[in-house]
Amino acid sequence: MIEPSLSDNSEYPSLLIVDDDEVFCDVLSKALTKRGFSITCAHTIDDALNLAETSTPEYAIVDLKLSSESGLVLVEKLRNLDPGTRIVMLTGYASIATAVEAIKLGATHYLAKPVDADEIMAAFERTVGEANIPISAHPLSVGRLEWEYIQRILTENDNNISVTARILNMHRRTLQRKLAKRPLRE
Amino acid sequence: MIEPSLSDNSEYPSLLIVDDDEVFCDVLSKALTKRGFSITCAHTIDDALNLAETSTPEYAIVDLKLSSESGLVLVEKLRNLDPGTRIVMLTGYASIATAVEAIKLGATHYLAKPVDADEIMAAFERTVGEANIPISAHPLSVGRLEWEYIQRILTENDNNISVTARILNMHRRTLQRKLAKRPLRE
DNA sequence: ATGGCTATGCGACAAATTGTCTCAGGTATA
DNA sequence: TATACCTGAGACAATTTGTCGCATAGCCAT
Repeated sequence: MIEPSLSDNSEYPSLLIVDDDEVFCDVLSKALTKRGFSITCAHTIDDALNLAETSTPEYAIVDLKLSSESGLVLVEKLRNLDPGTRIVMLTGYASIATAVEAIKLGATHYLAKPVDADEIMAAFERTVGEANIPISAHPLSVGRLEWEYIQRILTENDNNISVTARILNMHRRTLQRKLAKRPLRE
Repeated sequence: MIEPSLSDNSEYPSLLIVDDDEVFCDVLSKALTKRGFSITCAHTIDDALNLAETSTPEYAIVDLKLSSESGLVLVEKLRNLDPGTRIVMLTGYASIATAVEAIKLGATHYLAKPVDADEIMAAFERTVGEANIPISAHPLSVGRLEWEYIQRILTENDNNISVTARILNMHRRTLQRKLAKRPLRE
């Protein structure tokens, strides 16, 4: 695909991804490059700020849980640098409390992982109110979402089924059965 | 911390409670009167708007699920009447999606029922930035994740249950039933 | 106003999925 | 070895879903 992006004067809108998970950054980076953004990645708040101070991005995707610090402070700072920056907060540890805070701090939207690139794109477009014109991509089915989520928590816990079941608040037997069944696609 | 009233000639700040549960209104009304507010109650959006147009309240507590309509539209309208109105959105069916929407529409805070009067008071006084939000240690349970996801797709589709069910590839009857249940607190 | 189309709430019953309990190993550690 | 985990799996009850059906309501074009 196209790969020009001379950082600054690129003809593509600049998008900063901030997440301490490098694999995640890479995957997302590729997906969004394909969609016409000029991507930069940062894995820490400090890096992100340095980058943003040099050239403020038009869009940003910020993970809530950046190692020890909270991505919330980054949202605030990015907004201070340029109130026009559109920021989507992303997190694997979603909660209403942090969602409220993120929006108050100026985030454009707040999404719980797992998400795909299309959902993030949609989030950037969203405005309040009617908001929902596009919705082109088909979101994951609930079954699929559950599968992805389970897989994530499972790997985060060394594939320990018992622990995962407890964390997910589901019966171990049920988790066993779910894992035994699908790799379903929809 | 509560500022003296400016609008009416009442010496107490005016607070409008909008909830279709009359018992809940009464209880809350008493509790807040005791704390120095001048309370008015409404059980429908129309009533609330009529009251608010006559004399805009300084504070408002709005339930998300008002019979058929969404309390979100009321938040927007109250804000249009007076951007200074401090509004707390309250709901027994809390979700990240509606929380995000509420805050974007100008709500001061968003709380899940059950709440007590003190929490509401605190919510009114809360400002951005401070509140030590714990960045929840645990991921959401699968059940909760599903609820959040459903709520998201639902709001993205204008609360159309049939459409959402189709998108999510689940039976409409099942979606109805899931929505009827309250989200689990986990 | 009448028909066509869609959304919605809800009852009923069968089909499928979960919750629970239970066993019988496996592995690591004090 | 005893203890404390993890795991897979059978059996059966308890719940949840899938399916139908039906009545009601709003919208729109004829």
